[in-house]
Amino acid sequence: MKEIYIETAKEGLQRQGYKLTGPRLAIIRYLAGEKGHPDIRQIFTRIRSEHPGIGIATVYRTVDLLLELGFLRAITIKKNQLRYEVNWPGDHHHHLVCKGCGRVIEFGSCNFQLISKEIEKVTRFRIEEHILEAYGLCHDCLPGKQHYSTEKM
Amino acid sequence: MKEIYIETAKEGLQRQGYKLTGPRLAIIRYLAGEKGHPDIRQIFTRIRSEHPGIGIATVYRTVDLLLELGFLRAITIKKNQLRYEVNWPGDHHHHLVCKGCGRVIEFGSCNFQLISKEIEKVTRFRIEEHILEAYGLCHDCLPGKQHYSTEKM
DNA sequence: GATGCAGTTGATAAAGATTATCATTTATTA
DNA sequence: TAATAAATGATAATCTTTATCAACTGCATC
Repeated sequence: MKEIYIETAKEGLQRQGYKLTGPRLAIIRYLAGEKGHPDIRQIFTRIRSEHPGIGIATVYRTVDLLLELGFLRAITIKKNQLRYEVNWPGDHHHHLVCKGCGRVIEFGSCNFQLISKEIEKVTRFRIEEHILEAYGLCHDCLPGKQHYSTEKM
Repeated sequence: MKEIYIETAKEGLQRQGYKLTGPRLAIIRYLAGEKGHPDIRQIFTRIRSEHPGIGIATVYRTVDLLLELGFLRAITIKKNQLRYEVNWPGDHHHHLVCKGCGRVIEFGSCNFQLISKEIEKVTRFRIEEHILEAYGLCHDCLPGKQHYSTEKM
């Protein structure tokens, strides 16, 4: 799975005329193995540990490129802080974000397609993708259990 | 409707021990009459035209406060740019964002409650709110009509 | 394998956005 | 009206993101 993603991304870049450079490959490989939802800074820090000398600007540029080509998805967990995740082919999921501890839980069920056709008809809009994020409290942070993290939403 | 919102927000602030200051009232009144989805800078500029001397820091502080008290909602239209809208009581809608011109269309239909109970049961998460945003092309920007705006997403 | 070139990179400056600080002002209560 | 804590505006400080540009590199061609 991970290897397929890496190969697909490499082919995608080349097919669109982008070069397969060291920094780009390092970023793709790192992301393919990342299960969480890192932000730019985390990506930068992790890459630099194995690829010293990489510049933050390159991380910004590459992430933007991967977003554009559809190999990454951006989600908003905390305000003013985008986080990224691999856009595995065929995968479709959304996020539960805990307001207490900041934990992110993925869930796959989504019934949006039941109404998207109707919305398209009424609004004459062509929907290409959607993002659904739910906010609340995870089991550990529900009242009664006082396990709130200090991380502020 | 607009007046009710203003009064409700005023009461809300006072009930929670916050003072009803000139800048706060000006921001609340402006937002109550705003139909779009302004960002911080737009709010600041508009307020300053009728309330010269207001500081940008106060706008940040007040918007954060109104968000916290539930009188505002934040949405992500362009990456790294939050926009705000009044959280009218009882209103529940989502957004279609056109990748061509940036236009935002609101739609009310949302069938998320059909599955949210199931998600809560499986994940033991208590869902308090959710955000759904769909991206695509509005009728004017569909291929064939070349009316793309220069504003980049 | 060497060469040429456009695309890419890293460093860093510049621009923008957000937050922190603090003296002054103001809403509210008594 | 006076006392008080909260709020404000100015601005410094901090972060984040983008722009610039000389140096470098992947890749196509020979």
